[in-house]
Amino acid sequence: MTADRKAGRPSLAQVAALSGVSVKTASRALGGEPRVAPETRSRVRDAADQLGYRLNGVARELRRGASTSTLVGLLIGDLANPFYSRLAGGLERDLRMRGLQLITASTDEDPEWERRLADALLERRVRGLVIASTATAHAHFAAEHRHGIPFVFVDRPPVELAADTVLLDNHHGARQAGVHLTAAGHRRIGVVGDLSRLSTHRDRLDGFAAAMRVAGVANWADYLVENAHDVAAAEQAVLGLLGRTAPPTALFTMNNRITLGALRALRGHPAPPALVGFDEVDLGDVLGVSVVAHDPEDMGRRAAELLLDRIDGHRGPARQVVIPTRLLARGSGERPPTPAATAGS
Amino acid sequence: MTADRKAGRPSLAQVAALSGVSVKTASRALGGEPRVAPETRSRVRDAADQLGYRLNGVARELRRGASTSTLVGLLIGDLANPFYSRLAGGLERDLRMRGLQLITASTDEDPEWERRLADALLERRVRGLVIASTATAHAHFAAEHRHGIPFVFVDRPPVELAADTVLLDNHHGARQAGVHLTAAGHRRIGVVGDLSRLSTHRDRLDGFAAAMRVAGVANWADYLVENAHDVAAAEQAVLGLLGRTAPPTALFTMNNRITLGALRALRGHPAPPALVGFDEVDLGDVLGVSVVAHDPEDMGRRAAELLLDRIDGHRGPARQVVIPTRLLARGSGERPPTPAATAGS
DNA sequence: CCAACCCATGACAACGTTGACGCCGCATCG
DNA sequence: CGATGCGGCGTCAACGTTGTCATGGGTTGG
Repeated sequence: MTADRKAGRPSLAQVAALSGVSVKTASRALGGEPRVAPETRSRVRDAADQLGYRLNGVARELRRGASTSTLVGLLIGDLANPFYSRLAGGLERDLRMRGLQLITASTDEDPEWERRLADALLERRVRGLVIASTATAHAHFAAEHRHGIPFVFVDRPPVELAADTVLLDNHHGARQAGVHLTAAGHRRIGVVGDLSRLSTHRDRLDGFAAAMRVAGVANWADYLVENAHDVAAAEQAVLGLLGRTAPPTALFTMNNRITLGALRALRGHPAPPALVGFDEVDLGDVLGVSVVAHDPEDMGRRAAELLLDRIDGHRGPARQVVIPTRLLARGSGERPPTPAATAGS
Repeated sequence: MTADRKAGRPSLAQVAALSGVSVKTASRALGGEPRVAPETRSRVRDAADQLGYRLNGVARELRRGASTSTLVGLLIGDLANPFYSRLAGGLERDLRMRGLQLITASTDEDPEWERRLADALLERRVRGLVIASTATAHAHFAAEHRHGIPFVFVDRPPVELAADTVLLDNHHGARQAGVHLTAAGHRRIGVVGDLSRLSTHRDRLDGFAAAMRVAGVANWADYLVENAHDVAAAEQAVLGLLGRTAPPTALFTMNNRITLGALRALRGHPAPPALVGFDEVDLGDVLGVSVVAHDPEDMGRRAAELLLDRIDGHRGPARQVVIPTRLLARGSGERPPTPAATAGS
């Protein structure tokens, strides 16, 4: 009966026509502006309801200029990684208090897709962008950044761009892990890491290397496996290490997914090696997994702080926030070297 | 030196002026249209680079009409819940293959915030919307839906709206859990559930009740605790159940967060009750946790399928897909009732 | 040598909204 | 009683882009 099917979404002009007022009055009535007669306002509202009208935010945004957007973008490697989702949670809560809405997109650690996502969000004129970037250069964002769009880099620093940044203390955390294990007497420590191109990986490796240097463990890199990007790869890597003639007496798993893979590999092992992981893992306390912990929510909150500050007009130079780490000894990291460890399998 | 600071983002007109061509030619050159002299094209490109120009997607979208958007929205309760993030992962992969970009926002199970997020995305004219809705009515979306915007409801069905839906087989899964536990001899089963208003909760409860009816367990609801929405609340709920004079000999934890809370509560327990959880949990296999499992990624893929079909112009009536569940017996669910269970604490 | 054609480019309008401004009529005030 | 004010409403232009149509110069072919 109603002829509104298929006609596309109705415009303000149609609402105005139906309610017998000018387009501008309809805009005023629906926009909550003051100078409208109550009777007119309700007539316009009725017409809008009848047509199923919804404001065209695209047109509004164009007319008003970019500063009215309430959307903030977050680009991360993987939604399903609890580190990122907790970071997103902390960020979101603080943005919401300011009426800003967080939209998150996953790059799958693909630099090209990351660029396309960033483009899509920037073209849509988001109010700001928070990125855990997988790319190796960010000059691409220089123009936007100069034009005043707030950028905050989290977890991984920008390259060739001076922008606000929130990082973990990767070096220190990994050094703690190394010190902890060598102090317990371990000399053969299996180290399993993520994609070698990631700055977090390199920083953690540096920190661990520093601990090895201090402890006088020269050949530690013999037990290093890199590019274990998912749980299954990590499990295989650990199984490989354990199968060696002189297997490691301890493991340092350099992120949460790798720790999960290691725990899977160690299942039912009669004399499991000691284990320290970077990042918290679910049920880590229940399972007694020693980890280098930190606070992803706080990272999100600090990122929100930097971003909101820029949105409020702060113009100073790029700032950098470092989130501390602390080692939680829960049992797995305190196991001594197995006596028979020198024997091959 | 360059006077481009603070001037806002440059427009096509400025690029055109700098390169000495008309706005339309600049548009053609940057848009990759064919009829442009190579030399002109590179001149325009240089000017764009120099100014740090980026296409204004808002204006383009307005000019071209909504059908060009490549953004699909996903609204979920909580980013940090692995069920949702895996669903998002499955959805995203299939959308990406079609060049569509998924943006995810978290409603925090707040119906009002959900509405505002949906409004923001719909006003921005996303190409489609996938919702795990926490609201109790969706007539609000009726107009958009009639105007052809594709909606897919996941995990929870729409109310007062006929739209495509992907659901879990909650009833069957919960019934399986109940049958499994009663078959092992349990008669006092602690049941811990999420917010009682959620349809998933009600469906699971119905399924469990059906199993109890068949097994002849009349007073099962005496051991029911609802509205345990986070891990801490679930832990408390389980501790409360265990502290009763006649504690349950088994637990049915109705979602993944609740299962985590229960595992925490059961830590170090000398004779833990049997446990079956709904949803998979990380390390569930390592820990030997019996669960009613399903495939969240598949849920995402099916949602993508329905959505893409609509985007491709399918106009049929609303469809409903049900994702099966299966019980994974890993140990925790097969523990028999503890003999001394009738004794109080 | 002129017609027919194509290529590169430009002028113009339109997408849907809102800010700036103007106009009319009625109430208020000196 | 005329000036002033203001409430209610309309007209117009502009945001930045792209589709349509037009134009001028060069090439091709009969």
